[in-house]
Amino acid sequence: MKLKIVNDSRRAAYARERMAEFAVRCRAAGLPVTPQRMAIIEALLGATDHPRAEKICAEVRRRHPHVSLATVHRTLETLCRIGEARKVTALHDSARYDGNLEPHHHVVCVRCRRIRDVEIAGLDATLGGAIRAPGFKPLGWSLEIQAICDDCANSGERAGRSSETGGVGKTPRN
Amino acid sequence: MKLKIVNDSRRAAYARERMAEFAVRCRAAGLPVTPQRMAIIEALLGATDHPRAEKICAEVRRRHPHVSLATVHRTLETLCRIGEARKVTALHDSARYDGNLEPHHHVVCVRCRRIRDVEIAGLDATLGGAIRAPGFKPLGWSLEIQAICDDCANSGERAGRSSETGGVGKTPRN
DNA sequence: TGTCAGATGATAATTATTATCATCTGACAA
DNA sequence: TTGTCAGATGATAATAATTATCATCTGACA
Repeated sequence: MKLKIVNDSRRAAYARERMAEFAVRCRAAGLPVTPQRMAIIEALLGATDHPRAEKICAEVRRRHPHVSLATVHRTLETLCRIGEARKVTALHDSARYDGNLEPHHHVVCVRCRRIRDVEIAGLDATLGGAIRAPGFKPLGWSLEIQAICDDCANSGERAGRSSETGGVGKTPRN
Repeated sequence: MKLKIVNDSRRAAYARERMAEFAVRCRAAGLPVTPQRMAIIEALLGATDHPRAEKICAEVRRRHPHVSLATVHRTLETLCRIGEARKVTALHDSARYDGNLEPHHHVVCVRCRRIRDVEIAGLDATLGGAIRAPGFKPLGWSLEIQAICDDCANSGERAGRSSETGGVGKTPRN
């Protein structure tokens, strides 16, 4: 198992390719193609630093000074919903704490946001031997498995959203 | 590689064991042992659902109705700092977006919170074959590698905190 | 060109978390 | 047991990120 930092030049080609057909995919998803939307996806694809909404908004405003931060938030969530972007951060919008200090990982239900501990025998040993990230000194790692729990699979009749792993939607307050 | 949901009865024994020496470890870390602190760690160890501060506060208030939510927030962060708890959620307190839809994972610097994409050849194939989580239908997974980047390792002279992987501290606004 | 679902901008509201500050209390020494 | 004090606590204000509201605007398609 070999670890490799994704390089920037390949990323630029990828961004160009994604932009080329973006408008088509928007219309296919039933979404109007607006200048704001184009500017936001362009800013996102042009960044390799996993920016937050405010950063993207600042970038977009260099050409479209009138764009609202609320629009950027809404549009980024929309992009996640149609599978044109991903949220790097977790499925929860408030901090969750764990008293279990033994090595373990997490399964998260993308619908009810429930979290369960899991152990994956062999994984930590495998990763421990494999992770050599140039430019970084690794300290640890954590694996999050996105899933649908049985309760939600059974009770959840409401039509599944196109990209539930995108991390769209609010955390239930439990 | 075998995946196993961590079961609750073993967890109860683990909690008892952790409670037994908690006060001693607090004093060893130079922290006074207060009833609030005891109640908060007890509530955390008694929960298997990775609760957020408000949930723990509600639990604690059943016995100590006067406890402030601010204290719970502060204490949970303290527990992470001395290595008695972990934050399940990511190192960032605002949503980060990624335009890269190709399968990849992330290295995060625990000091400057920079995120880089990494590819780990073989990992996804390995996991894809291994993940069978009873009670869940897996949809995907993501690996976050906590690390220190070279920039921070060199420039960062300030004494390292005892548990930097605990996710304590604020996200720089960049 | 007209229609309209959906998008946008401005702004208020909400939510989680942290800061402030006066007061209190474990821990330790006398 | 008591005195001292660093650090903890509770109450509350402040901050920050995100979402809701709503009047207006505009792509898309007929």
